[in-house]
Amino acid sequence: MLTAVLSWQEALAREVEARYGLRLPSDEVPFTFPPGPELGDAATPLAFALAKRLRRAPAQIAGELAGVALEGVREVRAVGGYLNLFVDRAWALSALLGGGFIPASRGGKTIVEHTNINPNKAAHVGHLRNAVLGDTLVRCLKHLGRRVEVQNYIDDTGVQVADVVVGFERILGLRVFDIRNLIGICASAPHLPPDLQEQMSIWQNHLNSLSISFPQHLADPQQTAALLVSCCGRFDFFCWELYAKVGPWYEQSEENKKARLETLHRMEQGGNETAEMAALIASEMVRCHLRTMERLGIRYDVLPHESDILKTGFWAACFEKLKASGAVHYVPEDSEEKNRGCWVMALQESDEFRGMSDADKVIVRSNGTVTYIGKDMAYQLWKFGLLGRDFHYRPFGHGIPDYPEVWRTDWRASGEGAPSFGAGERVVNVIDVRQSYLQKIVKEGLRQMGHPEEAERSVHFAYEMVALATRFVKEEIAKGAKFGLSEEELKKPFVEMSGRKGLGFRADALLDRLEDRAATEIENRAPELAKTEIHERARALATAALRYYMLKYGKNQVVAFDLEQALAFEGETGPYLQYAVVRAANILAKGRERGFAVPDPGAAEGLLREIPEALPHLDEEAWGVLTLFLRTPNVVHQAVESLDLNLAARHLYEAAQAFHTYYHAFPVLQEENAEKRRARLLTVALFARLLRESLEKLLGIPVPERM
RNA sequence: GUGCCUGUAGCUCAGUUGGAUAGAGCACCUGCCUCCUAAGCAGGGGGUCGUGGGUUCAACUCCCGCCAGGCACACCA
Repeated sequence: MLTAVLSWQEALAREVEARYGLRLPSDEVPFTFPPGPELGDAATPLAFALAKRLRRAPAQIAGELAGVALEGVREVRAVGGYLNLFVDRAWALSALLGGGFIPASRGGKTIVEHTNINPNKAAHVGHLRNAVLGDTLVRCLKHLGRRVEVQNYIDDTGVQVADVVVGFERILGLRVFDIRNLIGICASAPHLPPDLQEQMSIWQNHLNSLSISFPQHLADPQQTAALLVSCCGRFDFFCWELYAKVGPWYEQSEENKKARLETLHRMEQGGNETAEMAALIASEMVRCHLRTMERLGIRYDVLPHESDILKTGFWAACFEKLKASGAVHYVPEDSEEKNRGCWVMALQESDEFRGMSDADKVIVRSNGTVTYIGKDMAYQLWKFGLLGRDFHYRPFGHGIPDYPEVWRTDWRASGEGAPSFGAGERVVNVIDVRQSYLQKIVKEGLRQMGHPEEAERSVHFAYEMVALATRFVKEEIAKGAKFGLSEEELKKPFVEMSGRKGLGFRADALLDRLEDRAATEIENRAPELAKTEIHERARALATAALRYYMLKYGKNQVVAFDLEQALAFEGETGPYLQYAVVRAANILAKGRERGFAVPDPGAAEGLLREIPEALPHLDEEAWGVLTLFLRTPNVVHQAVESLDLNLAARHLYEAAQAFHTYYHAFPVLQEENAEKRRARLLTVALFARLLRESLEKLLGIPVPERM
């Protein structure tokens, strides 16, 4: 009722002015939704606000205002000072089905950046929260008619990639050729039997045929097979394990420590095997991440690569702007200041940074290299089309079946038919709250470079991190895992994840667990089902469980990841919402079997045609379910404005809950009165359509036919 | 030290322009599957909304103080 509420606010503001001579901005007419359907479909406590200014009782004012005529409202009732609005139901439903409550879109493109996983290890549950929040925001924005571009930033030049390169090159002694083989082996991973011994022998056979290419540590097929078994034959899992070994390896000697810098330098120089290896690892890792996110229905438009930001001259252009605007200044090498030899941004004059002990931020190091924050400013300028340059683009070449091509940036020349990206009107960066300080600096940079409007339209979508519930970590330790945690750390309620320590729950491992559990449940209910069908349904359940789990918490709440809670399918979970739709669909299917005239939830016209005849016979409780959907556009709008996406998730949960209750109290097919039955069938069909559509379009939760 | 965030039922959490009786899930107890799938429903126990002030017709919600916890404040990203 987004547009409807706007018109009601205006009408009420006019009414107040005409009746009392009070000028009231229409957006100050408060609107709420009543706790129960007997109190109407929408309500305003406007009379309370007027009571003081008019020096009269709210109930009296409400009684006078109740005579106002409002579009689509069949009755305005004054109750205890409130004005309760009862809508014309046919009008409301047809507006809802026809998208009539969504305001006309206003041009500009919103760029949403999310996921941004360092391409050196497998994605973990923390990355899932980021991606689910980002993707849900994208879906909600699109639902409201906004143009959206999804960017997934790839930092392919940083130390994190260098570390895993060190692992491959120095610890395992592999060359590019070997890594290509390893990737090949993983890609052609056989469908693994559950038995570990069998798995081992399969991997060993694989490796034997290739072992000549594994010169040192991996030459022992026994050891390598064991590692591959523990990694499920996944390249990103392999890197996860390897990355955790690099930290301790650096600690072993000064020489080892030097390997990191040497590797970084060789990567930056390019044109050598180390750089080639880094690029290979990064691109394969991105492929792994795309695959992981695809399991959840999360996709991207473009993958901007950090290496291209440098090679395309973005940074050089940004640096010029920074210098020209005076946003950065050089600290002479012979000065006494601590940042001597650096280009720094002064922040102490800005309100946002008041009270900081040292408000200067180094942008260019004394050795002439640019910091991450500098590159991020260049990237941000480009997103707003303020850099005067663009990337080139080519297909990423992910090779994932049934998945449209994703574009990646390039610094040389664009591929054929390459679209262009960037130049958005609004930018939302989905990054966890620990980066708030840096995001603030990026925003301040825009302002100081003379782009205050863009700075205002640059939004950091900050959310709290995902940590691991200590209870869960202790269980893992009991099973033999070693994370090097102190007693002190294990006394706290949660433990922060750390890729460096290998401490975290991998996204694909969680999805596997969810799918296994779902498959078991499905098989218990329908043992005759084909394996492929079971798998398909299990996948939908796993997606729902995970997406809802990541969405149900407020963004400022630390999610202490707990496997038991994440694996739940009962209560307030994704499958509960799916089940409501499946139930509704079942009633309709059974109804069709019994020869009743059943409206098709997929066909809006049919539903609309049914409305005038069936609506008068609707039970009030049925309307109580349907009226919740009238609020959806308002809830989504609010969720997007405040970036509290849990509002949307919980709203749909309430709708599902209302239907489950209705389902038990009102038999549909057993109802003997034909008119009532018809009205109930319509209720069920409308519900099935509205919840299915909302789950898929807003939350990215697919609904299986049966479960 | 400075800034941001959090504190609501045994546990995990909702409660959003201040408004109708402080809710949900889990756990626990009692019922409901010859009846449209029990991944469900109905009912029960369980609350000084961290704490002390203030503003207001009205405060979990806004303001100030205090207590407890988390995060951030690099020439790392």
